Amino acid sequence: MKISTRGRYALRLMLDLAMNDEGTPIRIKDVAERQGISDKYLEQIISILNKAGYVKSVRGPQGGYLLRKKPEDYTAGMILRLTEGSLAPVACVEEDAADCERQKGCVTYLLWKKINEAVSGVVDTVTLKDLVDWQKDLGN
Amino acid sequence: MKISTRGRYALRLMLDLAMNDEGTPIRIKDVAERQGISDKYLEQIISILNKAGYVKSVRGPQGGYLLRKKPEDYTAGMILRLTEGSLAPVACVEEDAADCERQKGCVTYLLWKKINEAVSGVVDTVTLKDLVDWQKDLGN
DNA sequence: GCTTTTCCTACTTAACAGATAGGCTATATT
DNA sequence: AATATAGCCTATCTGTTAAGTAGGAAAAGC
Repeated sequence: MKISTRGRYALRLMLDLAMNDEGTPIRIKDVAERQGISDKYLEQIISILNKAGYVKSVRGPQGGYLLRKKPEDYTAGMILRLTEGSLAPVACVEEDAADCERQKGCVTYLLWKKINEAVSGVVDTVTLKDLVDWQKDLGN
Repeated sequence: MKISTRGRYALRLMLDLAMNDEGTPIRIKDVAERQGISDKYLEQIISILNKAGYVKSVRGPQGGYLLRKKPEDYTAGMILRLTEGSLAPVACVEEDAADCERQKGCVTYLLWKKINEAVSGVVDTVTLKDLVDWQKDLGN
């Protein structure tokens, strides 16, 4: 029931891009340094975000990454689901729900569904902008 | 972000004991058969529940297991946390919270906390009795 | 004393997390 | 045109965990 470093780092990465946005591309190396994360590992993670069009990349000197959209346009759920895969607690409540023969008459399914909805209720309402605002409130 | 078979089977196991309770011990082999789970694996799982005092064991012929308390006295959270360990999405929101140097000024922490509370809000309110009732409602 | 059932421990297999490593490609600057 | 800088891509490694399998010891009812 854990969120892996992939998802957590992706979130901090996006937050870092949002916090440090000055219109010019931000180097992954700088993000890695600020966040205390291996830059090579971050490269792999941002590649996922890049392919999904969440960030824009600029190659060469003075290159780096920029958010494609405004912070309020990204929810934590978007970022986590992209990097983590589904956030569902069990396979049978996922979207592509491969049908389980026990499903009919399975009450634990109802519980998993409640958990899934509770988690979604949080991550789908918290945006990157909220995180930025919280960060600023912390006097940073 | 998944709940493993240990936790899921434990829940089905407890539910099976609750549903089939007639005052006499229930053999693990019968539960395994009804639930379609390896009995050897279930043995290991019920051993956890037994050591925690959630079930009472009776050895020898006519032996088996019984719930120690009434179904309404067990929450899904108790059973899942016992078998899964913490349900927290990240280590830093767990009870024993080994302090993270980044914690002060960490906004993702606030998100993890919200997720944690949302999950707890579900599993700590749903009891084994609820599951039994739901099961009966399903006409089974 | 035999059978049934729980109890206990060790082992196996596969998958995944969490990186590390190294070279290739694009491009801004000189 | 050359060079340095940054992203891009793929392979590899290591340790841990999930999910079971296996086999026998110990208790207790008949």
